[in-house]
Amino acid sequence: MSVRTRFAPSPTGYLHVGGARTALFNYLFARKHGGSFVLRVEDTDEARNTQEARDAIFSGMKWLGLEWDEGEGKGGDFGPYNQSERRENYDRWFEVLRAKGRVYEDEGAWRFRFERKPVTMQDLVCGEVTIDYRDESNTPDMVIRRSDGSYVFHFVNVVDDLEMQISHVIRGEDHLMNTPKHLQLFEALGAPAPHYAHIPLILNPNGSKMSKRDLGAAIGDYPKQGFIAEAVVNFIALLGWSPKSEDEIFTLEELVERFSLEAVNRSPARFDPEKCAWVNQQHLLKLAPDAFAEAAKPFVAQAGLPVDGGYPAVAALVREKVRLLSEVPSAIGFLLVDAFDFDPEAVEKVKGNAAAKGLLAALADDFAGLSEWSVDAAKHQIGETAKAAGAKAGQLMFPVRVALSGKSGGPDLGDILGLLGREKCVARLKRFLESL
RNA sequence: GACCCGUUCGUCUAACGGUUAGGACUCCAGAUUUUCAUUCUGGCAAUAGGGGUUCGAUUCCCCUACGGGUUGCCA
Repeated sequence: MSVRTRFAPSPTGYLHVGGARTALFNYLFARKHGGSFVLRVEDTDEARNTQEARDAIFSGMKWLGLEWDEGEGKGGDFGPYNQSERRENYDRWFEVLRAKGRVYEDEGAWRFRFERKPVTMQDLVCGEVTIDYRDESNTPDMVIRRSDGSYVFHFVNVVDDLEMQISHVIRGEDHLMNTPKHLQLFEALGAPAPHYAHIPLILNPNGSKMSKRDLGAAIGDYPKQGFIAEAVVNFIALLGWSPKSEDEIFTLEELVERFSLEAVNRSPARFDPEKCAWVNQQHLLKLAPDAFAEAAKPFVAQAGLPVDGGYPAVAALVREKVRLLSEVPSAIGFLLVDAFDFDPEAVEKVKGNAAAKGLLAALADDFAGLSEWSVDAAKHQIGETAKAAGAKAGQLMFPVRVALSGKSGGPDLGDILGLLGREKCVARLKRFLESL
């Protein structure tokens, strides 16, 4: 029996980080075992479905690189892949239940009659779990067909998993208590049930349930915030799953190779934006300079900075210095245009150095008087100017950095001197001195 | 309330029943970088509490506490 997994979101909101991780684990498991990954849209709640939400799901999954084998835009032998188009399947299986006497009408709706017995499931993550259906107050017969003739989630979900020959259902732990219901349905339908694996939920940093509006909740926000897809995939994989080694940075392919349901945790994990940013930095470090410049381009352009000509080389200077692509514009803006802001904190640090002003003034003159301008000559001059005043080069380098860039961090000072050239360096040193 | 799942540094996590309880993020301190970042070294920091079982429990069992989930003609 071949492995077939599915991600079955309902298009009623944005693609959520929890949903993305569910999709990821289904994807990893299918790829790992050479199986198929199905994308099925559970759009049975007409009142809440939106096209916008459908698009967010598709674009979010594509951005993450979670390519599906069957479903929207791919076709497949088990379609249609929208539940709204599968009505006849549900009617047909509903008749099976009716013929078996397993449903009864209740105020126009139809309820499924549970067998009153303990139901045990073998969950691939949670282990053996038993729910006692002899306790009717806790497990009332469930409505599977509404009075308006439409079918509810439990029923359509089971019918589709059955018809689509899904072998493994990997879903959030919020579905754990639903599983015995689904098991009963499979049994009544006379079909074998798939294997189930319930993965722990993702919580906010403070431990509360992560919902739509929370920080980091919507996958669509990640690219805007400067994250790259491989980093997000890497980070959410680490939430509730362990590679069982001390490695942490993985590509999607490496995750496929290493993934196993046995290594999935049972306890919920909190989302840590700090570590997510660090993982992003690690993936940024793996990018080639040109690829990094290209990835950061939209952010730089959006900041109103020129991205033609020398931009790629300038961007590459800060590849090792940012955690998020969104930090690039402020890191290199001073190299692309002459107008830039000064970081008050950095300026204060310079002001706190009593000797800085005199050193900078001397350096401006010495730069201007240099017979020949080059990066090496300029760097050498910084040392000479400092030495002449009885200071170390290090004491002067920070003030120079602030004078030229407006802040304490950024590209290598030598790179800055070279790119700016003598004229701009002198002008900026003087302008900075006047502002002190 | 009832039912179900869970509980190792602040966070993510590792540890055939035998480890000085390991790693990572954050933070702090050093080294390297004549600057910034990277990198490296070191430091702070955990088995929720109580009972068992065992020669020995983070690990197995029970109770309590706490957290989460479910309890819909939502999915």
